[in-house]
Amino acid sequence: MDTNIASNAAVGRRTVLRPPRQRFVGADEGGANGAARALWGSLLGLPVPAAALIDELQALVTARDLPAGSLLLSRQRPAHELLVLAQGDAALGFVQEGAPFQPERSLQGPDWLDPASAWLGGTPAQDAIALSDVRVLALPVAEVQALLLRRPELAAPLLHVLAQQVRQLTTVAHDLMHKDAEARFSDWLIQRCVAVPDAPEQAVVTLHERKRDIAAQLGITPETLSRLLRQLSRKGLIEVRGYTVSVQDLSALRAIASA
Amino acid sequence: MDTNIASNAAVGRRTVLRPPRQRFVGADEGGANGAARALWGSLLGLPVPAAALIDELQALVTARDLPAGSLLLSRQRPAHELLVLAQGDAALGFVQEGAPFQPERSLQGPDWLDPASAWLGGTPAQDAIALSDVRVLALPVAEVQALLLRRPELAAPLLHVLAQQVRQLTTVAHDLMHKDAEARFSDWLIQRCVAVPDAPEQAVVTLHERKRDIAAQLGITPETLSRLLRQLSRKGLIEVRGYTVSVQDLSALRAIASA
DNA sequence: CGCGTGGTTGACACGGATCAATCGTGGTGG
DNA sequence: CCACCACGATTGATCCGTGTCAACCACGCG
Repeated sequence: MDTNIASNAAVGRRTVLRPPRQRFVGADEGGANGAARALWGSLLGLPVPAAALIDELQALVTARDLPAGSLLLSRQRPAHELLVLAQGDAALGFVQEGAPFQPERSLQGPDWLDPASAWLGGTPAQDAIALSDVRVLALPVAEVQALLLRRPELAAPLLHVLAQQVRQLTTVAHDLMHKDAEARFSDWLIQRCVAVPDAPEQAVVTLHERKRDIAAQLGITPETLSRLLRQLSRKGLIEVRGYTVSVQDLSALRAIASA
Repeated sequence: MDTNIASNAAVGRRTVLRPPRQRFVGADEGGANGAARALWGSLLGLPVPAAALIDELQALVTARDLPAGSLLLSRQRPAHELLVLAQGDAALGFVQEGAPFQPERSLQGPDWLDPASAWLGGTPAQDAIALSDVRVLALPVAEVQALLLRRPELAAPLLHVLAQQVRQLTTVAHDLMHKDAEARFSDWLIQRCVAVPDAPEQAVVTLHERKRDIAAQLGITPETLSRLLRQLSRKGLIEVRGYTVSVQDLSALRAIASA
């Protein structure tokens, strides 16, 4: 075989690879309230809410630390609370009888975990499981609604969060209808590019998840993803070394993505 | 040829067909305030808002009557207002240079027209055109936000509307990834079934749009839709007469839809 | 050392897209 | 009133992108 894409093989000894398995979560909350403020700032977006408001939100929060693999959200169980993924990685998808777990979208770091379902009163449309050890914050909807009456300035950021979701899902649906797998994957790569200094056409992407989970997000099979990786690297657009993809020709990638 | 699916042919004389072209909008607003109340009730969902609140909303509204074909929403133009489609049909999609218009989702009757974009401050992610003559209500976001501060009880229904959008788009994306065209179309049919009295397994669906627009919503080509129609009617699940589809075996259709 | 897991590769099948031809309808102008 | 034309729908032939199935490799763990 020649230059094998298979990360595993290519690197040979001393694997520098990101392991496909769960990472560990270290404790870092010394108790700083500044951390909480930063968290909510990033969750609620632009109009950084007033400190007092954040404190009121914090008062409603129940924090839970859960091990990797935990079921965070279930279609069986009504969603009485807004959930925030404070730390760690999680995936939205479906747990089924026979199959292992069918991921459909994955989340990392501080982000909302299904900010929509709770407002609808019923059960969530998807299940969610923790990919790593996670810290989850729960806000009872009823209490948030009460808070909303006292602090109407909370409404705008919440609406903003949902609007972003809508926007995101709209483009996901659009792409699924009109773009082929290569274009969707190129798009996906571009989204998580980290720029390389002094090389505008290059960038690096580190895959944080198993490739099969990435494939699931893109709506393709792991086999197809593997072929895409090989295909793009044959064209010289990327170089693959295990769980690290270095983009060589960003603008060509962009051209494919918008095809 | 035998029993031709082609509505056009099948009916022969005296076409009872729904024309694929635009309908007309009759004036019916005598000025009754009850109408406005009903409109907002259906737009804002369950927690029927207080009358006073509706009046305040109404005060912000600018109503516009526009002819079929109007561009209601453009990616070029920033969304400063929340738009409501009070009457008529419209489609969300994309206007492009060469192509005519690429519909992606269609709306009827009283419904929100892109309730998300306005909250994001930028430009909408899609264009929208009027399929029939329409009446559009515009609410300046800035003013709604101000109203939101005075009347915090408005927040819950607005959040509810967006959450529903999220829910809907989530299942659209899911279906595009995991269901084939036949299942998606069966699903679509079931969604708009009108029950037939004394026949639990039957129902009627009237197509209000051109078949090619239905195909676009489903993410398939008109050719494929045509084949699906024929295919399902050969199986005896439906009967097609022009723009009227009568469902013969609802539960079988459901089985296909959830495949 | 053997086994389980995740990834890669090849052969093959199939669902839909694409291309092209035909038909029915409704509108238009002579 | 009829010939003509544009448009939408339908149908058939063919092509291409992906899924499926199966074999194999590489690594990590007990």
